[in-house]
Amino acid sequence: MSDSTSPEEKKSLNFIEVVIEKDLNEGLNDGRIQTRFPPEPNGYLHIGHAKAICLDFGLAQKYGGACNLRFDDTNPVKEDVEYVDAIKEDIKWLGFDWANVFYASDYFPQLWDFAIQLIKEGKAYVDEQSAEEIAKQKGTPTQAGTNSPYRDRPIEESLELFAKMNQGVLDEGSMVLRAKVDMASSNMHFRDPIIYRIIKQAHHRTGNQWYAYPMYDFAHGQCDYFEGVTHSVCTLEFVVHRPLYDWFIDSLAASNYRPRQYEFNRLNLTYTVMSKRKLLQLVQENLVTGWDDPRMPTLSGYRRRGYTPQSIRNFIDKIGYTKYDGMIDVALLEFAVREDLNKKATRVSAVIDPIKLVITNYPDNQTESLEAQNNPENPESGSHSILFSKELYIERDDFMEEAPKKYFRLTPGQEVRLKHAYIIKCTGCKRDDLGNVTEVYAEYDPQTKSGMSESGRKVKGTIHWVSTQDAIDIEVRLYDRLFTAEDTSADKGIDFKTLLNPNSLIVKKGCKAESFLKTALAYHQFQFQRIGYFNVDPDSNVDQLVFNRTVTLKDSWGKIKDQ
RNA sequence: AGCCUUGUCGUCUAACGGUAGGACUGGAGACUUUGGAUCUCUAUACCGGGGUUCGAAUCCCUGCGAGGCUACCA
Repeated sequence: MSDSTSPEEKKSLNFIEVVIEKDLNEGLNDGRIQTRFPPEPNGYLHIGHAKAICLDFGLAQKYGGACNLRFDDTNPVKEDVEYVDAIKEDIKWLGFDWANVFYASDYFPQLWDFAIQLIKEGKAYVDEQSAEEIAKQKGTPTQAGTNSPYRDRPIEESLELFAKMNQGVLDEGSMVLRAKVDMASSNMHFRDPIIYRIIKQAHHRTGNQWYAYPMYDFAHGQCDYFEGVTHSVCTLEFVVHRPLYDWFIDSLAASNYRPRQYEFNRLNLTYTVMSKRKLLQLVQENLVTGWDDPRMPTLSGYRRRGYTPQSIRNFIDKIGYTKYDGMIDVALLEFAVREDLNKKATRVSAVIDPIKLVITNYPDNQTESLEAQNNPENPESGSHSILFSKELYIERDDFMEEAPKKYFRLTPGQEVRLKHAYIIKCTGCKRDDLGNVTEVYAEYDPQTKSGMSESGRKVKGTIHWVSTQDAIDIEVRLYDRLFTAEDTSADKGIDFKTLLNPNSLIVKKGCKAESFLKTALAYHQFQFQRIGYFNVDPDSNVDQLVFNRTVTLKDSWGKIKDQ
C-alpha cells in the first residue's frame, strides 16, 4: 500500500473519528453523519464547552455532515433567553455555524406521545410518593432497590394521572412518571428513573403550555432520534446514562436508523474553575462584573481578555479527545494565545513605570516621525509612525546607575538602541533629596537612526520608549486568572471565595503610552510571569493589550498552593 | 462495597503485536532594532506481578491506583 499522506494529514484520528470512519465504511445510516451541540441555556459557554463545540461541529465539517445547535431546555427553572443569545454569539465567535437551531421544547408533544406509548405498553407508571420515599426505595449501588407500591397500578389509572400532571391542578412533587425498568439493576439509572415531573413555572419558550416536563434522560436520546442525529457525542459522566439512552431508543426506533452516544473526557484546566454553578454564583454575588468579566473562564471572558478564537481552537486541537480524566496545564492555553498573537498582534510600546530620559544633544524643539513595524513576524502587516523628541519616558528599571556585568540596558557609559530610533549613550542621571532617580541623561548618535547605514552598529541592548509629547495616559487594568488553587475540579470542599486571586485585579498604574492601535501587543521589559491581558478604558481606542512577564504572581501562587 | 470508565515523560497526547514519538512545561546556550520572540541543545514515561508470543505499551489473567454513578439537574 502506498502511503502518500502529508505530515499534516498524518495526524492520528481520535477514537470518535475512528468510529465514524468505520460506520462510514460499513454504510451505516446511509453514509449520513449528523451531530449536535446541546447546551442547556442556563449560563454562558466556557472554555470547556469549546472542546465539545470543536468536536461536534468539527466532526460534521470533516465528514460532510450536519451539526445542529439544540438547546436542552427541559427545565424552565434554570433557563433563560439571555443565555440562548449569548450561546449563539459565542459559537459564532469561535467560527462555527449550525445547520439548524432546535430546542428540546420543540419536541415536547412527541415526547408526551412517547410517554403515553410507554404507559400503554406497561413500561411506565405514575408514582405518587414523595421524593424522599422514592430515593429511599432506590437502594444503594450494592443493595437492590424496592418496588414502588404504585409500580403495578392499572395502565388506565396511570394514563389518567399523567394527563392530570399536565393540567396545572397538581402541586409540584405530588407525582411523577417513572419508567419501569429494573429496581435491582447495578446501574442506578435503571432503577425506575423518573421521566416526567411537574414544574409550575413559565418556560422561556413554551410559556404556560406545559406543567409536566420531561427529564434529561427522557429527552436527550429521543431528540437525537427525532432530529436524525447519528453520533451523539457527550462527556464521560454520561457513560452510565448510555444504557438508558439505548433502552428508550429501543422502544422508540422503528426504522433501522438509530442514534448512538459516545463519550469523551471533559476539559479540566489547572487554576480554572469550570463549574457552572460556581460561575453563576460569582455573577450573582457580584464578585465579578458579569459572565464576560475578563477573569472568567467563559468564552466571552476570554474574548474580552484578548484571546482570539483561533487560539482557543488551536488549544483544543492540541489537547485531543480521549476517555481519560486529566488536568490540562493552563500554560498550554497561554502558549496557544501567544503563538497566535505573536503572528497577528500589532506591537506597540507602553511604559508602565515611567522615568524621564532626556537626550541632551537633541535639538530642543525638534520632533521627528519614525516608522515602526506593526509586526516583525509578518512583513505584510505594515507599519505605523511614532513621534520622537528630546524628552522621552522609559521604564524605570531600564536604567541602573551601578549595573551588574550582564546588564545590557541603560547605565552610564553604555550604549543601547532605542527601539525604532537611535543608539544612545547614557551620560548620567539626576536624583531628588531622597536619592530617587528623577531623570536620566543620554546623548544620541544621529548617524544611527533606524535604517541608516550606521544603524547596523552592534549594541548590547534595546529598550522601548514613548515620547513625553505624544504620550497618552491610560488606566491599565491587569487581569490574570481568577482562581489560584491548582485543582479546582469543584465540589472538593474548596471554599470558592478563597479561590479569588488576590493578584487578579491590579487596577492602577496610570501610565504614559504612545497612541495604541487596536489589538495591540506590547513587548517590553516588564516581567509578568504569565501572559496577562488587560483591557483599557472603553473610551480609548484600545481594545486590548498583552503584557508579558511578572515577578510577583508565581510566588503568591506557590504560597497559596502550599497551604 | 457493587457497577461503569480509565491508567504512557511533571502535564496532555501518539505509536498494523515490531526503534516508545510529539507538544507544553523545566534546564542550558546562542542571538540584540526588546528576547516570554527566534534558533540550538537537553532532561523525564509504558502502574505492579504473572502469562501468550521470536517479539507486548498494545492480547489474556491478577493485583493496585484514578474518575464516575446512588438529583423530581443537565
